Amino acid sequence: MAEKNLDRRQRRSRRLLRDALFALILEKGYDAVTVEEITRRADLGRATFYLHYRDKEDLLLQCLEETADGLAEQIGLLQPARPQEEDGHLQADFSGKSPVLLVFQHAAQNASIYRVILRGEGAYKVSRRIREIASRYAAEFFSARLGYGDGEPRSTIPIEVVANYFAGSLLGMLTWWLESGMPYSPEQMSETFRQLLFQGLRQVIRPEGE
Amino acid sequence: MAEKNLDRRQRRSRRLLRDALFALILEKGYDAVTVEEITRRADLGRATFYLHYRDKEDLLLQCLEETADGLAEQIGLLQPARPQEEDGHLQADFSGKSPVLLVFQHAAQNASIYRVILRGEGAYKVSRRIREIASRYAAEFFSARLGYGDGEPRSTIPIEVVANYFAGSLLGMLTWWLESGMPYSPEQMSETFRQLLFQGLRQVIRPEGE
DNA sequence: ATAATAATAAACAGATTGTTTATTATTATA
DNA sequence: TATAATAATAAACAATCTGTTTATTATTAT
Repeated sequence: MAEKNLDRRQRRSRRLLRDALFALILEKGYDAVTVEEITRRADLGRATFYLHYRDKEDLLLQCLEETADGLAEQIGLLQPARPQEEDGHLQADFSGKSPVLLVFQHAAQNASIYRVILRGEGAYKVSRRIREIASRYAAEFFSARLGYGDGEPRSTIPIEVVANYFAGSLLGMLTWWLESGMPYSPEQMSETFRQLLFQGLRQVIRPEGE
Repeated sequence: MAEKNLDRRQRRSRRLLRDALFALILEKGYDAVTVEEITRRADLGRATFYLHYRDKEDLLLQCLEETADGLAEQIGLLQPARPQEEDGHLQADFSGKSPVLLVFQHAAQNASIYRVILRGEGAYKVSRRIREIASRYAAEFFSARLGYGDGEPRSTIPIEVVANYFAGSLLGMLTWWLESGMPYSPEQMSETFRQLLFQGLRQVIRPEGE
């Protein structure tokens, strides 16, 4: 947002800086990357960096926010393709795809930034922020769909707990998947995750037949 | 381990450095802490720090390893109180307590280091290491108890996926719990986590009666 | 008592940061 | 196309932090 109002030179500089940072983090790890290196790789003056970002962390955080917005848009939480709900609930447009599947697909499409962020190689503020984002979305989602919304709640488990359980398990599986070189398709990952989440370990591991 | 063989001066120095680091991280965040500050707070010469640790991260990583060993011992994975199994399985001694409960209790007892580590305020290597430790234990645990061990596996889901699902959700709930000021007892957290993990969201949120 | 060794202060070169200054190059727009 | 606005730039800077080394003092184990 407000990205388009920038001078062409500014857009160019930001893009170059972002690309340089990602490449360098994947090459040598977040901590080892210096501002000097970023600008050298981007072929920009070092002073230019400070015209746009406060520091390395600031740059990475802004990339994270953009990525999170992009994902939210995909899922339909921000700009639903169809007109909104009428029953007061947050009613996302899933176009037949499960939101979890969309997450894995988005991760596959943006694997490089997902790797950088989920690895935890970003600064600690980045890791913290991504957990915040994930559990906030989860809380919105569950509150609208799993009986937390209106009448008497159908569970005694606080929604925050459920949201953090969800966010942790999803991020855990995403991280493993990306670090292992994405050995399964997004569809497979999504289906497995949904089984574990909704049916629980007992049903999934030991089918009732046994 | 091998901690007792140290000169008394060395033990004292390490303890002071560790305490100073924790206090400073909780006060101003990992990144802002310098070696100079740590030694000033510990009332030691700066050179002494480098006699014991390579850098700030090294110190924190060693604390993490000690804490993880302590937890593993509690759970009985490392030094089971009772003689080992006879059926070939890794047979931990649970003394009637669920391992998950022991985790939450250990976290409550060592809240300060757990906060520092789980917050992700530690260096990225720390975050990564703790996920590795958690999923390795989970994999061992599940492989011995949930039908992954000997005969034909009872599930098509790879154990690595289950382990990372487990580690992510447990760390997610732990992190939230600590950051929220531990609003529930370890027993409550443990019970809730086990319900979500084994019975799944569907059973837990919508009891079959409805 | 004494030999071993841990802690120490001081000094060091090197890296990095974030800012400022004066100048050049590019852009948007009339 | 002319021009006013402004982005990019190189250079220099003080400040901070790092990791190492040196020679000396203090504490420990035995």
